[in-house]
Amino acid sequence: MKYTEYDDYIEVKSDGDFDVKQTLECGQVFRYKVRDFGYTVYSLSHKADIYCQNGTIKIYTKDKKYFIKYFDFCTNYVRIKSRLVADPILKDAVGFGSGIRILNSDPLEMLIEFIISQNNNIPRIKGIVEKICESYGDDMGDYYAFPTLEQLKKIPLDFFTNIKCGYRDKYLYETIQSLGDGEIINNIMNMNTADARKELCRFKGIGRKVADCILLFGFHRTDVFPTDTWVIQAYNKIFGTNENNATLISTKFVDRFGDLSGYAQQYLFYQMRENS
DNA sequence: GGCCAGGAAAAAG
DNA sequence: CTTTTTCATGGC
Repeated sequence: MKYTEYDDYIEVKSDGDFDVKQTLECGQVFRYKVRDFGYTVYSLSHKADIYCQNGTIKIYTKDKKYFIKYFDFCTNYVRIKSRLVADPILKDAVGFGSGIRILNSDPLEMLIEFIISQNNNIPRIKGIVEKICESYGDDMGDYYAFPTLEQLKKIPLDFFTNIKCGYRDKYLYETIQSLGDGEIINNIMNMNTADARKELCRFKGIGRKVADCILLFGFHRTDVFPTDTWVIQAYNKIFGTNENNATLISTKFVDRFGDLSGYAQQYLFYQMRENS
């Protein structure tokens, strides 16, 4: 794909390696809206309106640099896909989700949102995140930013209870209060993936699966394979097994795909979900 | 009414 | 150490 920066938008010509619907609706982001012209996506305090019409994509935003990084335009997905498509168990999935890109979302935002995601459904997750932004994020005019760490730390437990977070209310409150001044997240950036996962799992409400989602989507670690119910289904379908140990399945997939695990996971996950 | 939703914590075996 | 149960909430 190639992109050109204009005054107030970025024009993208995809080589089949950027599909906005696939990228936003494959479960890696919760703050976006479907529009008649395409999509609006929010990340931290930034916003982009994405116009999609027959192959050409225009991204209108005040933060072009931010979204060029956000949409991972500097990574060559044609090369990644050519390596993954050679694996017979991924051939169909790569073809099906060939326009998926893994976003560079903010680590703190992902940490909060994926705690909310556990045993929950996407419409509810989106609603809860929106309420948090409306009440504690900066007013950006026609939308609200995701709260900063300072703002998050001011949220009382009652708020999470009242917006119907369910039993996750305590996880959110306790984890936010234990985040310090952000030095923990900065330290995680410099750790190897195994240590980073251990550190994330020390927070209340973060287990292996949520940690791997945060690592992949927030820290862009592609040597993880988040394994949820959909991935378990995909695994058993591929190998004709009846395995239900998520950790075992995750480990096997990482052994198979190595540094491309995160990409492989997104292709498999998206295909499994869309075709069920 | 039971089941499920991108699971994790706590209890039990 | 491994397996099972519990945990809010809402949509179906």
